[in-house]
Amino acid sequence: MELSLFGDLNQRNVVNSGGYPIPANFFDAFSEMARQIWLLHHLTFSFDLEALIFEVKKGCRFSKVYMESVTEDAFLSMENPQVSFTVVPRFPIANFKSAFTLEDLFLTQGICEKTRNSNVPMSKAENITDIFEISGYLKMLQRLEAVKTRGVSYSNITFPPSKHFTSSSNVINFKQLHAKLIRNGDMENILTVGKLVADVAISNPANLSYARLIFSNLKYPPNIFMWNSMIRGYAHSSTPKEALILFLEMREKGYSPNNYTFPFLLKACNQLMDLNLGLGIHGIVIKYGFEDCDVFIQTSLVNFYASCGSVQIARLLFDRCLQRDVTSWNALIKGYVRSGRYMDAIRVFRAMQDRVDIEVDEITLLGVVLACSQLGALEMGRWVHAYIEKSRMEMSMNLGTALIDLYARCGSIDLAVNLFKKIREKDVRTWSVMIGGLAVHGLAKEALGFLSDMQRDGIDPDSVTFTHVLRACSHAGMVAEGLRFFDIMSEVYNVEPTIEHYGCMVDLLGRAGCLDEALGLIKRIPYKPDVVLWGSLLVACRTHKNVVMGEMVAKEMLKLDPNHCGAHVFLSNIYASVGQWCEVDEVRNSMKELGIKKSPGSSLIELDGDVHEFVAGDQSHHQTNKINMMLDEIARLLSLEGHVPTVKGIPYDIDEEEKEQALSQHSEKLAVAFGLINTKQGTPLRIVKNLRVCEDCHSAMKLISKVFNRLIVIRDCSRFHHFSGGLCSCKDYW
DNA sequence: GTAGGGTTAG
Repeated sequence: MELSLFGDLNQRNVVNSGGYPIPANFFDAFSEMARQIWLLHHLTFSFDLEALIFEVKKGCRFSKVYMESVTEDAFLSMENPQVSFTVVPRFPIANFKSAFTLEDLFLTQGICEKTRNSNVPMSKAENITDIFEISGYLKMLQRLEAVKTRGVSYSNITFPPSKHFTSSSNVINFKQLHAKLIRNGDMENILTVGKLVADVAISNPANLSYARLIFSNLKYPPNIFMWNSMIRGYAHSSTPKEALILFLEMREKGYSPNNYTFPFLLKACNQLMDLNLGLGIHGIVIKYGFEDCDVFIQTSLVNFYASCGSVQIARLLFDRCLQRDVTSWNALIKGYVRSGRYMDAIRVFRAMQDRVDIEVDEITLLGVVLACSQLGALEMGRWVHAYIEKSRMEMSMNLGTALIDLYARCGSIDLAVNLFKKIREKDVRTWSVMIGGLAVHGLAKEALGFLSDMQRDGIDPDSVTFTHVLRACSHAGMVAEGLRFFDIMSEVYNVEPTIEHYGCMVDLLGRAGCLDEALGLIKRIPYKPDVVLWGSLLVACRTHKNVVMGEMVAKEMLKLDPNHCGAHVFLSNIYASVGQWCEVDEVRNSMKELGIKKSPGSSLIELDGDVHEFVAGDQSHHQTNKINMMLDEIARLLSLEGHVPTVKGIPYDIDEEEKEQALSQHSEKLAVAFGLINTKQGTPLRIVKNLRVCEDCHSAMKLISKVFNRLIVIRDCSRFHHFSGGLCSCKDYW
């Protein structure tokens, strides 16, 4: 696309490409708000030559400079040369070339030397805003107004209360204080008032409007401290967008942000999960030269990108940081965890330990524990536990809770219970994690026992606790108990059922075969049923082979999400299980047309501190030959035990032998074979699987546990199965 | 005078 030279502000593309192509859809990637911020800060600025050189000398780096196309001769013959150009700061977007300075540009155009020789005095410019002259300023104001009144559609997001609002100070107290200041004439003292605004703004989101009232009715202009305080208040409130609007107002009034402003702004972008907005803020950070010198801002950026799912950018920035402290490392570790890159999180942790200047702290370990629990890496988790004890670090309630969760998620419920008993201080989360752990292990009676203990300790169950309690009932087939808890949670404990609780109930009824009741419940709930909720019923339809209802449910799901892979696969599986191969073909063809691929089954197994991943049919592991031999051996021994592969769920109209072949390559079987080869006789095998265990693998695992005399623990996406001596802890109810 | 990283379900 041909871009105009100095475009009208109303046009989307205001820049000339100066030799480097700007992607035509560049501005499409921006949300409206980001665009406002971006435009406000990156428009065509008129610099005089002094200012230009000033910027260059300050080391300001730009990724692009777009100059008015005057010829060199014309430029040099001007009496008072004015260069109009647009700057785009260094910016981590793939299409952008790496940074270069104005000096580079001038050198390439052969005028740098000449301007240097002209001895232009470096005088007037005090700061960047002094020398910027934003053209089209009034138009910008109009556009800002439009954004403010139109609003951006964040209203449906709810935000948890922030940890920053620890004080529950009643607004009345602040009003009294305010009145006192007025009476004593202290409102003239900008420092005192600043403190008041800051305190009120951060005390409680509910007090923000009062803080704003003080802030807006001052007899003198607020200082940057007050602006920051207000922005901080909004950044941590349920309306973080206000922080950015306030920032725009601040800029309109001619204030420059300082180093304190940016962490608050990035916090707001983080809350809004708006990548484009943060990109805009990042641009401003660079413009003000903070990117390379402020560790707080750098960490805020790392954290922001990581939270918004751009962990690669976070890593890029992290690697480029001049200063890194424990918080920066923690932000990166958490970023990897949030993005599901657990092994990377652990790699970063290991690299961190090699650093003599960085000391691991509780938050680091929390991140690592989280990664381990997702990976099912029990040994690594135990190592963290030992590390805490060895380093005499205090086992805080948070860390204890995370570790209990880890043990439970890694299949070691005994270790979880032991640790739970040792921890003195417990809150509702500690209890909930314990109850949840017992629930997924199918230990419903024990879970309910802990629920009573918890109440005896004076702690009331919350919404999450009840999710676990209902799930415990569901896994154990305790329908009556589940229904009872569902009733009393709102009646007695004032916990209103959420869609998750309804999901548990659908699951509970569905598993128990009460499909009509489950469907009835879905029709009665006060929420719009979502894909997850229908999904629970769909699983039940498959288990109980109700083709008619299953078909209806899958179609409902596809109405909500036409690309829902699970619904397609279940539909195909349902047809396959009753031999309706034409319908199977139809579903598979429509999947092909829509470009949907079934996510492959994947199993993880930890060996000597390393996690090995196996994908169904995977032949890429370096021990593949040995694994295949072991699989043959398993098949031989199992057939001696009378095992006949259950091929019903296989969604292909292929011959029986091929079906058996497909089954034998399920990821958990590969992982078990690998485990059997590489561990000593009697060592338990712990496997984490991303999907549900299929019927054939389930019965095979029972027999493998018997024939090889091993405890096999498999965590699938819904619960644990402990296979031992030919039986499974789920009692075949899953 | 102000700042960055934090635990439970789905």
